[in-house]
Amino acid sequence: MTAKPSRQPTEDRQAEIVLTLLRLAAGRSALDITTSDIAQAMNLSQGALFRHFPTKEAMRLAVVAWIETELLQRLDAARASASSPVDALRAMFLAHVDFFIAHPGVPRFIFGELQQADRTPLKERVRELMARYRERLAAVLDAASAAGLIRPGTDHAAAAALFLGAIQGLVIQSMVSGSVDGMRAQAEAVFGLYVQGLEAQP
Amino acid sequence: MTAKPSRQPTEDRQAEIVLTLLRLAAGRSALDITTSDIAQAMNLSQGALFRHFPTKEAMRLAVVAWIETELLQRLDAARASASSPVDALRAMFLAHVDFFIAHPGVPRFIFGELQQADRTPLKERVRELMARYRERLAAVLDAASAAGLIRPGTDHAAAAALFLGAIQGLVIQSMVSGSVDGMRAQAEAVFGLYVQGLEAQP
DNA sequence: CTTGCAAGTGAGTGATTACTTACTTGCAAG
DNA sequence: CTTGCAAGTAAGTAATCACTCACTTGCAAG
Repeated sequence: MTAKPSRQPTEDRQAEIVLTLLRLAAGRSALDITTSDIAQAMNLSQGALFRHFPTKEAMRLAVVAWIETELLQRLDAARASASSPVDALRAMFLAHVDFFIAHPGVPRFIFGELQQADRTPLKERVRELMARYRERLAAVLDAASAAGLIRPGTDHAAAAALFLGAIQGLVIQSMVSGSVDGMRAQAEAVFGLYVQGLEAQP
Repeated sequence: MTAKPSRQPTEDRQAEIVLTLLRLAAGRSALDITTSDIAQAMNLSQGALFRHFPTKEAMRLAVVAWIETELLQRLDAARASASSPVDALRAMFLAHVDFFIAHPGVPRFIFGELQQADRTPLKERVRELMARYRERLAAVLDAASAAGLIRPGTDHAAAAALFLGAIQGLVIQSMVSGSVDGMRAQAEAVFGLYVQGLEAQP
């Protein structure tokens, strides 16, 4: 299963470290993962990691960058493929859920960073990610409003908050139950309920 | 500000440790809080803590027990004071939000425990708490259904999930922004949107 | 008074962790 | 070939943490 050809360029090792960290984060809290854990999972000595990242924080920063790129790309693709703003909301919702079903370490990692107290650069980065997410939601909600698809007078900030909350609720539920079984089906039901409160009456 | 009369019975110290731990958890991740931090916040030597709890895990377990008692009590009081099932949902929602506005350490603490991987007794305890919460939600939703107040065919599991998600979304938003300002106002807006998707049409 | 014990102190202790360093090894260009 | 350097190793190191232990102190009952 193992038997990597050893000796690999820094660029490849950096990517490998990011994916390994994320994979391990699916199982336990990201902050509890030691550099020894990562090295062991890569069949590498612990010291070797520091040839590719100066500190452990730099590794976590690279993980956030990876998540940001991947998630926003999926959201944009989902929106682009939709035929109406309300359809775009559904596509983005399910794309997000599918993303963390495919990478269960992602939400655990993000939550771990958010719990950090201070203004660490890492938390700042997560804050940026969420801000961009909200921008995209606001754009779709505005478009839906303009098309008369959602009730007039709807509070867009509340609609965005409930959208994110619905996803976070599903994530937390999977963390409590320890499994993602049935998650996608429930995601569809929850989104249906969400959009019911949003849509204009026929 | 300090100057406690030293020498206090174990029972009082246990309660003090729980509240101190919770107070410190408002600022940083609960798992990062050391026994030295707690002792210092209590004007006590670190070793003294272990006269009152055998391990740090026992302290955290006591915190969960405190949260469970307080939260469920508030939920039950909120429900009892409401005049209809839908009103009960609103009262429970706002009671929960008010609870963590009053004790910002609570959600941080719970999230921290949930992130733990294994079947630790602590995580099991949190799971129980959430199960009891869901029981109460299910009871109110059933009552609302029986009274014809919510749309026929509504998925109760999804409704409960979205209810919890709405709250968790507000919590996470406050963790991102680092403040609870405007939280209650937004809680009312979010609940309004939630209940709009739920209520039967006139 | 005294005396017994719960409560507190402060100096350990071993385990763990991120990071360093002195040294080795493979590989590709000259 | 050789030679220079990026990539890897293994054994540190200082810091931190939960927990222990030998000892002290205040307090309340007899």
